[in-house]
Amino acid sequence: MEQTIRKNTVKKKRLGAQPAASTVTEVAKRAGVSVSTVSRILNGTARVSDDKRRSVERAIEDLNFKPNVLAQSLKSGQSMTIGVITQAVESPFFNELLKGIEEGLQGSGYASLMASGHWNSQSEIERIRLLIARRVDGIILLTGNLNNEQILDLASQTPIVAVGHTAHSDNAASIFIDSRMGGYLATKHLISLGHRRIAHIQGPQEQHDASNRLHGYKMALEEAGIAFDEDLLAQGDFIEPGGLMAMNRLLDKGVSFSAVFCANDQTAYGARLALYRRGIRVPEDMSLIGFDDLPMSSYTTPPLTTIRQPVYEVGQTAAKRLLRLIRGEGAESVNLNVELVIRESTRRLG
Amino acid sequence: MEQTIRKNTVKKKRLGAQPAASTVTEVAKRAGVSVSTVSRILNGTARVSDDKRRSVERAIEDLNFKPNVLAQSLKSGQSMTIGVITQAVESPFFNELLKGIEEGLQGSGYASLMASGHWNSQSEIERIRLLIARRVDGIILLTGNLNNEQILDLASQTPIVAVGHTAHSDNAASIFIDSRMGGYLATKHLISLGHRRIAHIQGPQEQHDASNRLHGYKMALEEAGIAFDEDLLAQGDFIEPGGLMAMNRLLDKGVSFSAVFCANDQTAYGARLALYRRGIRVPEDMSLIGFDDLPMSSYTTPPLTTIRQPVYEVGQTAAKRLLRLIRGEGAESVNLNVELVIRESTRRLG
DNA sequence: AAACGTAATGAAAACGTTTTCAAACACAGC
DNA sequence: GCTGTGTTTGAAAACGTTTTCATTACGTTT
Repeated sequence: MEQTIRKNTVKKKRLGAQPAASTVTEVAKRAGVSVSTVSRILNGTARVSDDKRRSVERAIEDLNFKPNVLAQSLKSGQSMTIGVITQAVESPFFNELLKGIEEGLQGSGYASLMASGHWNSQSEIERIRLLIARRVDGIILLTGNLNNEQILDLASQTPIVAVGHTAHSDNAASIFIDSRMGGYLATKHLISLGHRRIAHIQGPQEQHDASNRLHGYKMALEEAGIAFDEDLLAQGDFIEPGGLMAMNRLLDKGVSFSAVFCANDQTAYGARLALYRRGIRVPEDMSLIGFDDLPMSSYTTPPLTTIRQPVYEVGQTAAKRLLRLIRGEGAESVNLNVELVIRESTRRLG
Repeated sequence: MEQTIRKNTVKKKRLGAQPAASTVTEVAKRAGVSVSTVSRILNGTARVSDDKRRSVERAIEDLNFKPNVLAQSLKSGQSMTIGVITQAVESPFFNELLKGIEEGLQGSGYASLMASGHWNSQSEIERIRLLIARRVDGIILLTGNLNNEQILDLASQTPIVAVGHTAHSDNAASIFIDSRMGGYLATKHLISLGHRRIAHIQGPQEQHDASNRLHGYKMALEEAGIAFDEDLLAQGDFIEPGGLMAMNRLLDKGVSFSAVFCANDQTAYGARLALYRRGIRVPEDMSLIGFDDLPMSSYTTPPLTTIRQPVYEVGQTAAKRLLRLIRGEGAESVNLNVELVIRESTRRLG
C-alpha cells in the first residue's frame, strides 16, 4: 500500500519552527503601558486615552498578538467548549445530527469536542466524565443507553441536552422523538395499502428506539385486527449487514409476507440487497419501508418510503437549547413528531 | 412539529446545581500538607512518605477532586487537543476519515476539536486560525482547497498533517492518495470489458481530486487509442443531485455510450437513480463505476463497482503521524495506492 | 486657593496548576 | 558532637489572563 516515503529530519527542539506566541505583557511593554490597559483595550471594558489605544493597537499588530484562550478560560471558568457524545461517528444518522449542531453553534464562539459512546453505557459515562474533566461548558448527548437517572446525575455537574431521552431538570433538557408513533405510522401505511402479512426487522433490543418502533408496529397491527405473528419478526442491528441477514432468515423460513417494516433505513438497505440477490422485486413483489429518512434514501433503487425524523433540526435545536442552559436561561424539553414520506418502495398489494 | 413542551424554571444563579469543583489547595489543606506534595502524588513526580500519601489520597477521594485540565494546559503549554478540519460533516467520506482519526487518537489522551471548511479556502483558513487561537497542539486537514504554500505557512504555527495534499516540511506531513491512478484504473477496467464509448461525470473543477480523476480517465482512453470526446463529459458536484442531473444531461444529448465513470460514489448514486427512472438497466444496458468505495456502495442495487481508497486507514495514519509531529519526532509523508473493487454494476459489453 | 468629583492608569491579586529552590530532617561516619 | 549525604517537604514563582483597588492627574466649583 505504501508507495513513496519521504522522511523528515528529526527535530530536537519541537518549538523550533513556531514564533514564540506573544503575551499581553510583551504588548504592554512595547506600548509603554500596563497590562491592565492592554486588557481593557482588548475587551473594551473601560475607556482609555486615544494615544495609548493607538500605541497598544500598533504593538498588537507588530507582535501579531492573539490572547491565549486557555488563560482566559482559566480566569473566567468558561472553556467556551461543549462536548458532544455521539454513538457512531461513521453513521449517516449521527452525522446529520452533527451537522445540525455545528449549524446551531455557528457564531456563538463555542467549539465542540467530539467523543463516541459506541452504544455502550459504560463507555458513554466514561467519555462524559472525560469531557467534564476537560471543563466543557455543557454536553449534548445523542441517544445512547443511559437512563434518565444517570443523565440527571451527570447533569448535576454540567448542563446537558439529551437527544432521544426524556430526562428533565433545571440543568437538563431533552429532545424526544416519538419512535413509537413512527412505527405505528409505517405499519399503518402498509396496512392501508392492503398488506396483511407484514414482517418487521427490529433493531437491537436494548435500545429504546428499537423497542418503541416494534411497539408501534404491534399497535398498528392490533388496531387493524391483525394478529401479531412471531414468525414475521427478525432481529437486525440497525446497520446494513444485519438487515441483509435478517431478510435472508425471514425468506428462508418459508413464511409468506408481502411487506417489511425495517427498524431503520440502513436496515432497509441491507434487506433490499437480500431481495435483489434473490430476484424479488421492490415494490412489485415486496413492499419495503424504513425509518429515519437518511439523505441516501432518496437515491436508493427504488427510492425508499420511510419515516422522516427531523434529524438536522434536532441537532440545531439541541445546540440552541444547550446554549440557553449554559447561559442559565433554563430550557424547555420538547417532543418532536415524525412523518411518513412515501416514495417508491411501497405499493398497493395485488 | 412541537408536540409537548415542559418549561424549566429560570435559574438566576447558574452554578446552583454544580458542586463547586475542588482544587489542589483544598486537598492540601484537608490532608494537612502543601500543594506541592499533592501535585507530586498526582503526577508521581517525586517520592513522598506513605502516611502523607495516604492522607492525600483520602482527601482526593473525599472531595472528589479532579485536576483542572485548563490550568494544567496553561502551565504546560500543551492543550492535549488537536484540531480537525473537515469539509462536510455530513459526508460519508469524511466520516470514514473521522472514524479513523478517532481510532488513531485512542488512548493518547488527546481529544479533537472539529470544524468544517465547506470546500472554501477562505473559510478553511479562518477555521484553522480559530483552532490555533485555541492553542490546539496540532491540526489534521482533510483535503480542501488550500495550496501547499498556504499549508506550509500555517504549519509554521502548529504541526499539520494534510490529507490529500503534498505539502511537506519539518512541521508538516501529507498523506496523498493517487486519484489520477484511480481514474486511470476505473476507465481501464471499463475498456477491458469492451466498452469504447465511456462517459465521465466529473467533480467540481477547482478540486484537485476531481481534475486528477479526469486526467486518469483521459490517460486510459489515450492508451487504448480512444479519442477523448467532449460530448461524453458532464459536470457533477461530488454529491448525488449533481450525478442525477449530469446523467440526465448526458442521456438527453442523444450521444451513445455504454458505460460511465463517476468521479465519486455519491455521484454514481445519483446517476444510478437517473437510469432507474428511465428504465435503463445497470449493468445490462449501462455499466457504472464510482470512486471512494463508501460503505454504502456494497449495498446499492446493484452493488457498485468502484475504486477503493483506504479511507479509514488514512484517518488512522493521519492521527498517528500528527502525534509524532507533536512529539517532535518528525514524520514521513506518504502516498497511498488505490485499488479497483469489482462488484456488479459493470459488465462486459455485448 | 482650597476642595472636590471624575477620568485614566497601574500595581497587585486571582484563577489552579507544576516546578524550582531552599530548608528541614534523619542518619551515618568520623 | 560535628560534618556530610540524602531524602522529604514547603514556599514561592511561573504560566497569561482579568479585575479590583488605589493612585494620579485634571478640570470644576466654591
